[in-house]
Amino acid sequence: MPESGDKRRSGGGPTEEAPSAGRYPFRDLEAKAHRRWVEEHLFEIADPMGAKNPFYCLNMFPYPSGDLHVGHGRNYILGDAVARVKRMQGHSVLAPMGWDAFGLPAENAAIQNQVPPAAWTRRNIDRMKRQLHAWGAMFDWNREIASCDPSYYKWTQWLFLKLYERGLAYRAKGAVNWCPTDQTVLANEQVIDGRCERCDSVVETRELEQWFFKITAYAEALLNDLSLLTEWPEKVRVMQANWIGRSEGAHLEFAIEGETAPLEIFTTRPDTLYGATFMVVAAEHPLVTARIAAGTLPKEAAAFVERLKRARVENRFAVEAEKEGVATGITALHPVTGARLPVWVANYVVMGYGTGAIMAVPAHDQRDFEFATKYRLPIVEVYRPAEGAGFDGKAAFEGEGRMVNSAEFDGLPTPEARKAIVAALAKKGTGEHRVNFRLRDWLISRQRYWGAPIPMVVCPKCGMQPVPESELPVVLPDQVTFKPTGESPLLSNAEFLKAKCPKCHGEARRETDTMDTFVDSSWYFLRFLNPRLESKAFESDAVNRWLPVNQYIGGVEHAILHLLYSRFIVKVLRDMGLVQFSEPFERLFTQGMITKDGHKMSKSKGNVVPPDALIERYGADTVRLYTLFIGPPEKDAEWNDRGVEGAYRFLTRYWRLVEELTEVPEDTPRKPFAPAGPARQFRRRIHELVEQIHDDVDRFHFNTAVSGLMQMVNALQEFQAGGAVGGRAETREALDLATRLLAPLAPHTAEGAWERLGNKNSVATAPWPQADPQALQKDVERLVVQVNGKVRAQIEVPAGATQAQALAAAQADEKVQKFTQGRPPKKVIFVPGKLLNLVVEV
RNA sequence: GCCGGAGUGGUGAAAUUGGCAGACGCGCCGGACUCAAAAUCCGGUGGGGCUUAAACCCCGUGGGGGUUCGAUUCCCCCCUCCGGCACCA
Repeated sequence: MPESGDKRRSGGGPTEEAPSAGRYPFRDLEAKAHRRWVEEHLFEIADPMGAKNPFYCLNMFPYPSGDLHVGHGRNYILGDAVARVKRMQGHSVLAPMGWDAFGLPAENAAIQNQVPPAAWTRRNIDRMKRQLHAWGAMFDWNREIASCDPSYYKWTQWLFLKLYERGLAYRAKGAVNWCPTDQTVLANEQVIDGRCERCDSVVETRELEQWFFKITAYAEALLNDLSLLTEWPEKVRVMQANWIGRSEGAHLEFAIEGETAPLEIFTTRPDTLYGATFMVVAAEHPLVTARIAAGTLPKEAAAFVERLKRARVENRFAVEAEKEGVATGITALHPVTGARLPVWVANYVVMGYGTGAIMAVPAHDQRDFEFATKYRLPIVEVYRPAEGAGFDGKAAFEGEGRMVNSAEFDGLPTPEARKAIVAALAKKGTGEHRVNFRLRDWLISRQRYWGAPIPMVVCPKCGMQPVPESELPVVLPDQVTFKPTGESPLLSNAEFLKAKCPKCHGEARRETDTMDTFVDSSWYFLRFLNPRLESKAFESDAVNRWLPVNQYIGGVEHAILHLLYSRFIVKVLRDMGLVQFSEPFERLFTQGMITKDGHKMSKSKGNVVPPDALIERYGADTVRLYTLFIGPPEKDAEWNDRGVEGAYRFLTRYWRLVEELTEVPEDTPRKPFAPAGPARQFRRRIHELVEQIHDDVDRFHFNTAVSGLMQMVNALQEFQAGGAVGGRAETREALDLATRLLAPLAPHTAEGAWERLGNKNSVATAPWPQADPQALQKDVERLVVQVNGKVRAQIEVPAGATQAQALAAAQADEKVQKFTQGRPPKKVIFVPGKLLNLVVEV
């Protein structure tokens, strides 16, 4: 290639064949770097107990669905970058990877294509592993786990048994999502807007016997401990708090005429007790169910209940717009006044919250008010605000005030009335203070094949019996029929079904339900420390040394389910004395989604950006760098193929600078050194950028870290173009720093550059650079001068100038004089090193 | 309805503690190189005014108000979008 007018090349001397210009050999760099990383075991932790300065950096392990796209890549690139930074900062970093390998898609593939789920899953794992490697995302593959592996799910089953022993796993009737087309239950997350995610049918509700984990026993702890999670995104903590849904109120009992059992209700407003004029129960309430069974419910009420139930079975997600109800003919007695209150059944009270029954206070609850107005039920006002009208007959008044119409409680302010009334009822044994949670127990059984079998047997004599630990794992059989019948495919394998009762050793039948895959993922982070351990699920010593996970990275879609379940399981294990920490994840980062054409990438939308072709064309580091540069990692971002080219151009320019410096042997005499001024300025600029990138990386602002590196390269080019051709020492130093800062972000390129710069060790183990405080020192500083808050001039003053010096310099400035017009400053604001503001009379 | 988050050029965005708004990239415009194109390199690029030009001035971070010498940043009201929860008693 002939010498061009390009100034930056002018100092390069004679070049044979010009291997450099315009060429950036990313394929060679990638191959070489990968070889080195694997050969030198740079990303493995050999001995968890011996490793110094441990740091556990974990990406949420993926479901092996098949191909990864650039959106998935963001997650792993981020995690890999963090792990690499921590390593350079002197930590032993544990960055393992595994597979959340049980789940429906594998089973669906089996139904549709006759591929066994295990084979389908294995194939996907292999493909995804290759993709992760292509990105340069390095994990400790010696620790790889897959939740579908018997050596793993043996311990998922063990976990089940432990919960069962402690009364935290139980079987009960529960409402589940049912897809009428696929003839199967669906997990909540497989129901999108009330429809089956696969066939789009409207999901029904069915009552079935199911297994539950008693997560509600930990509701209070799960809520309270959110305050320990200071390094979690506020958003996730709020979502969990809302999901747990604690509310304080009272549990009250209303006697029912002709019944011995009272009607129990939960209310957050016990102070409004005297305003209760009727009661409302849900259609599924036992009181109603019993009366229908006995045939003692009025015909129209029974018909209404039937209609409501059917509507909810058909689509439990439909929200009835209009409040509707029917009187049941049942009468409740007011616990204080003894007033006879009619009991209604209505669509606006649901069985799933509180007790499924309420006392209706139409004057002070808008929903009750609407209902009372529609059905002409009595309304009684029981408190008034200090100012204003209070209840006006047009809408409920829900504020606070002083009690009226409430017998001896009249005149009390609302908060006091609340306490006083509960106390009075408590004395009579018909009420007590109570905390109610929205959180419900975790339904963990699935009538599905591809999951960990629940380790229980049903004995005709002894009933439900746990499989002894010594017999684990209960292995999932290969020979099953996948056709969807609404029952577990495991029922089709007679061999599997046959079991011995662990108690009486008689013939028994094996439980055929499998566990929700969220059980698998609720403890996997413990297994990585000793993934091949055969005697236990995990080694407490190692786990206590490395956990809580220092940095957990994944999508915000797991904000509630996975992250709540994992917290729950860890608390259970803590109470069992098996771990010494209360929370599994110290620091959580939830990265944003990458969209294309404004939408989430999906095969059905046809907007998936696969990484393979991009890596082939531009190299892995270009894709990594662009992914990090696209925007703040916690925010969603739109993928732009043109933007990828910007990252590529940057790496090409950086690589050329490295080549130009290293093409000529170190001892070859070159042009004289650059004059001291520009060289000093250049060094300051470089070290300022080192400092900035340092901070950016600490704060996960990888987008601005990349921008900082671009500025470094721009500064290098300007430095050389500006006639400072001989500034070889400065150039070398800058490239040394830039290469180390680039190493976590574009590791292959940095590895090659590091070697070219004459280093023996991998850049992955090089120390994370620090800015040189001396280089940062300035002899002059630039001050912005404002007059009345508007920027009017910039002046240069000696570094560390005092206010008086700065003021003198500013007042000597022509532009400042123009705007002050000789008037003396009324006030002077001086921010050293930054700004001087003169306030003058206008 | 409630709870979170966001709104900045043509565009992705930046501005760490209230201190030069738009860094860095993309795109676009102009130029160099080329027979030509691509690639690469150089310069310009928020809007408006004024000017031959430079200089200079005004406006500008969803809208309105406020605090302050100074507000993208803090406070109040409103609008829009995104996410979560939802007859939650």
